[in-house]
Amino acid sequence: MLLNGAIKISRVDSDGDELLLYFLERGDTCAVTLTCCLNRSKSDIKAVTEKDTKLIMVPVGKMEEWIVKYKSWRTFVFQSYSLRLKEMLDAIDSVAFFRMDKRLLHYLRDKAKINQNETLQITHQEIAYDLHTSRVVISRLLKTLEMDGKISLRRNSLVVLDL
Amino acid sequence: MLLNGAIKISRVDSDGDELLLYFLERGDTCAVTLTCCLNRSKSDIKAVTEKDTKLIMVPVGKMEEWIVKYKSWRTFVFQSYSLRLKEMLDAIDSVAFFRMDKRLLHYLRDKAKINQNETLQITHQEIAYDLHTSRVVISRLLKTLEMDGKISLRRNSLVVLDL
DNA sequence: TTCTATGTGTAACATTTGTTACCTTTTAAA
DNA sequence: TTTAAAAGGTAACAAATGTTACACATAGAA
Repeated sequence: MLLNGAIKISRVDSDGDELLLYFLERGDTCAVTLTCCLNRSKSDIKAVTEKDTKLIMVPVGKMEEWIVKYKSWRTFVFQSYSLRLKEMLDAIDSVAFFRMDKRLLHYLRDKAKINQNETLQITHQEIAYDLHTSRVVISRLLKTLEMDGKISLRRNSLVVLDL
Repeated sequence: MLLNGAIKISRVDSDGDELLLYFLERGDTCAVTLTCCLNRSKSDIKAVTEKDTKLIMVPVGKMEEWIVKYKSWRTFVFQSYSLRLKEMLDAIDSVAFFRMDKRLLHYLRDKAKINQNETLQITHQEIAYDLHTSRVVISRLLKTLEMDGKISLRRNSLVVLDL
């Protein structure tokens, strides 16, 4: 359970291919982790902190115990599930229904919001990993976004202009 | 909660675009429905029966009551969540990491398994809706699959050869 | 300062997917 | 039987994305 900071959750397949699923923020809990805890199974997702993060780890045993004991905890757990499922559906929408230019802009704005900073310290290659495409494609689309006045490009960073 | 039969769950966006998420089978429960029940919210998914289906509808109130009362029900609910989350991740893998030919073959085999019948009563257009692409693309790829000896094409149906 | 690794820009081309158009075949209704 | 609707085949082309190659800039190490 996140107290502050942010964590990036990505799907990783057997070939090492990645795809960003969603970000966890203050108050969030990762549903994948929840289910893995309850089933004692291993998941194929990757979690990387976006910035310095504080979180509370709840013992697996307590998790189920509290569900029975406390209505507030029960509500929290199920709302977490609901939220995560929704974000998962958003991720599916993104990949299935939108083209890369739209996905990229959405990604940049989302990232700026999460980091509470319109200047993103990120390389084209890193963006490419998150969106599961190639660096060249990202460079190309970023250039277009810059010409459209949506962003401003630097080395190792970029600025999201119209949030 | 499904007793027998099968239900197809699809994502539907505001433009009416569709994408198959997963199939529900005997013993399955739809997690999206679960969260919607617990949060009394509306979901943007579509459920269509694949074949004649019998299911048990559990009153929303009982749902939470039983989670507290019965460990077996609790286990069932959380295992359902886990399974559905996994299927959701599979759906993401499919769209994000595989090309249409692979997705199509996987879809056909899955469908044959679900229907316990290697002959599928389906049109190219219907497949196109499920995979969110166009009829022409599906016809093209099906032809290739037929030439590769993977399937056999009929009118209004097709046979999956090597399961 | 020189060298090297990393990041970025961009052209040229390949592949995949999407679109339009038009044809034939089959089915079922009139 | 005639006709219309639905299903499917296929060509031709457009657009999006992926790949390769190479140039150049920049930062930091030697």
